[in-house]
Amino acid sequence: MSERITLFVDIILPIPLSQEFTYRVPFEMNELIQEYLRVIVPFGKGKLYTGIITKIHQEAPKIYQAKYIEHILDETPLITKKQFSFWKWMSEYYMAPIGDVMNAALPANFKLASETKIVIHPDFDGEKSALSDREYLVIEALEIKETLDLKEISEIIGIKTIQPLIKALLEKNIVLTLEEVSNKFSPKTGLFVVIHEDYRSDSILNEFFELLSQKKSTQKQEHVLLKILQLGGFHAGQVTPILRKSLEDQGCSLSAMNTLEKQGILRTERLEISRITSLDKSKFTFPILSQAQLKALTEIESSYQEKDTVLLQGITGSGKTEIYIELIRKVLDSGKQVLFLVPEIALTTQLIQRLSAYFGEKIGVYHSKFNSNERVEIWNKVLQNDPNKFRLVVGARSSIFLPFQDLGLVIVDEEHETSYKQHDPSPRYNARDMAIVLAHFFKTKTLLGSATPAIESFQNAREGKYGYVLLTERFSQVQLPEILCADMKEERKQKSLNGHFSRFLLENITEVLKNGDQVILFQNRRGYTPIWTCEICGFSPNCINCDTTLNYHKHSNVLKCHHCSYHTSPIGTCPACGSNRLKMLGFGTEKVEDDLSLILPDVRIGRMDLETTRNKNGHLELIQAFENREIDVLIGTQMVAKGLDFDHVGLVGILDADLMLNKTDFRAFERAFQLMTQVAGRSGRRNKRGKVIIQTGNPDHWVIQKVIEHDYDSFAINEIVERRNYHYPPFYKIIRFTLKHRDRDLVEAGALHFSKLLKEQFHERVLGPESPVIARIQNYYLKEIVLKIEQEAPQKKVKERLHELTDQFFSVPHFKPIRLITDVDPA
DNA sequence: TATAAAGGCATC
DNA sequence: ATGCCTTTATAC
Ligand SMILES: [Zn+2]
Ligand SMILES: [Zn+2]
Repeated sequence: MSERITLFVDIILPIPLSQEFTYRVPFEMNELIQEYLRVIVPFGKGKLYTGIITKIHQEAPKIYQAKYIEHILDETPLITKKQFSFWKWMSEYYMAPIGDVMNAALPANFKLASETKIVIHPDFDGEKSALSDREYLVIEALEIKETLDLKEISEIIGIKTIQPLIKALLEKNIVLTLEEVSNKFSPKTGLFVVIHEDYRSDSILNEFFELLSQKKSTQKQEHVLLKILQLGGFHAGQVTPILRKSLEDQGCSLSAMNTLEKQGILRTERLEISRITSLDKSKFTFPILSQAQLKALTEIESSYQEKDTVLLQGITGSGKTEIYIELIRKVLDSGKQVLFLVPEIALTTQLIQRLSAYFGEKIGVYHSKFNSNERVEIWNKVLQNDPNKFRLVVGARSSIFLPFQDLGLVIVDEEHETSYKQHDPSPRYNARDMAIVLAHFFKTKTLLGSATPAIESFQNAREGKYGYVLLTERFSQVQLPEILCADMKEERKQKSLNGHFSRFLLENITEVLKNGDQVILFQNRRGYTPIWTCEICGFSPNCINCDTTLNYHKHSNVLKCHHCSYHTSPIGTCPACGSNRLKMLGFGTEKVEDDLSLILPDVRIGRMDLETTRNKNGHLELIQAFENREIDVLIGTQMVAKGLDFDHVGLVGILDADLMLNKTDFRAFERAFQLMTQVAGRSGRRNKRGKVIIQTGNPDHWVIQKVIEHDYDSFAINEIVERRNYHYPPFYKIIRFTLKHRDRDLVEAGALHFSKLLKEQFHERVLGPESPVIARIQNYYLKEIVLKIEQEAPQKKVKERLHELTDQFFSVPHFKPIRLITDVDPA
């Protein structure tokens, strides 16, 4: 044993604090301690947290006494050094506490602690007579609920400091912390069938097949063996176990399998099922690239000689995916890992199925909605750099946090999607931008793909910061759709409107349906949620906690606020004018569905929006019903535009383009162009040109014209000029501060003072303070201040200065209770 | 005067 | 974040 050194560790905790905390290492842990291990530490009064060790040293803190580490959770580091540097980079860039980054990065299962779960020890004999009253209560409760966290236990027992009590139970081996159990999480297992070792040679198998084919009664057994060989392959004595269930699904009889096992030809064993079901390996052949795709691929690869990031622009159906697949294949072959970022919504679509057909076991899907065990499984496999599994991770935003060891390529599909930006909890990061940063950490390349690139990316490409590759031809020879406008102003004059439908659109719907094709109708969600309103005076009830109008939910017949939990039943009498004539007003997807079913009663209508896709399979079921042509008209929100490819859509209708063209913020036109183009792209089939009808009161609007002309470039260049003139991204970086407090006057005063401080430093780059569109949410008043910084300004210095200024601001005692939310590169 | 809600503060 | 201790509001 070496001499007794006293070690200390610096630890980050998953709480919104930017500092690290120093703990003392008990001597017996000296040998086990390592950087980037997880530990359980006491924090505050009687709380336990999971932290991550970032530094081991021997400097005892001078001004306080360090507490001891309670427990070490890992034997090997849970995150990599690179990952930690990435976290720190991100924390600085987005001005978010490192604890917030840790929180966003780790799957929930990795940070159980304060809410440490307790279970009854499997070896407990059930003898309760020796227990104290309190201990007895804990065990009783655990027998009912199986797992309880410390907080729940404290509520049940009715005392706050339950630490000693739990400790005693732990020492007596009566209970167990769930970490100890769940850390060795149990993967799903299943019965697998495999050819017995003795029969794994061509000659023996052939002999046996001959034997089987001689008798009719053994036909089923022959079928089983053939299926096993077909599904599992048979190369040089190597066999793959096949899930018995899937054999049964494929028509293999259980009794035949049992007979074969009795004869010693097969063996059944329980193995771990990878949660990512790999598909049919029959589609093993990789796609053959078209001339245009090959050219694009070559261009991408040669761009990578000089540039780290390449923007691949290709319209819907131009076959970007095949190019991705080819690039992925090459990188996987070289033994490196690949990260493929897709917008959240695309994860439920055909894309995943296609990719799994090519990459089978090597693909892992990472998604914040997966259960924590599955995420933990992928995390571990990626961390171990397992040569066979999860070499390619397809994931939403949060997959940038995986512990890659040897990343060889990052692809960001639909890079313009605003859902890459995380708004709500800090860190407010943009996964597309962070993907590029991550690639830099690995000195590797990023590919951004889009039909309608973000203006920022396009400009970066124009300036030569990114490589640029354009894929023009439509892969499947499908023509671009014909886009027409329904002039709503004109039709209103002509009195030919039927509710929100123009005659032009209705006529076209009828015609398309008559030809046996399908229709998609798109309605923007924002601004179209129904409200409850008085017909006489226009009054509609507001939320008591927020400056918003309540939304009417027809299904449940309640008025709900979208910003808090407030809800009431619809009132019958108008409090403003006393009339009883209150009704629903709005033209959300639900109303569109109702109205259309009245106009076209024989048409089968489906609706795809948040409500109808809330349950797990709603989304998929709708997609399938539409694919199987059980639905003629699909009405939907943004969802119908993203990542779906349908084969029989003859017409797409955009019900209200004008709402999108309200210039509420500097990105409004960009979003409108992207959305309209994307929706339009759903129209068209293999052999026939699709049609798109945009309902608008302003058919001459330049953005609509660019959509009609399919002219992204000219749209983008127009927009870029605007951005330059008005100091917006990509020429200026935006940092938005939101001040928040219950006291309206205090926020006002605070915002004024903070903006004054900012202006002393940044002068005319500071805008505001202004009230946001919704000035009060959940009884908190809001004020916004916007800072526009030249792109080429030293980011780090700016952030440092901002930290100084916020410190200065909060040094005014009066302003201390104000919440300050900092959003770097807001969407 | 008792009790509850709200604000302030440190956490290693 | 979150518990704790203080101040402050408010019910009795
Ligand atoms: Zn509200
Ligand atoms: Zn009224």
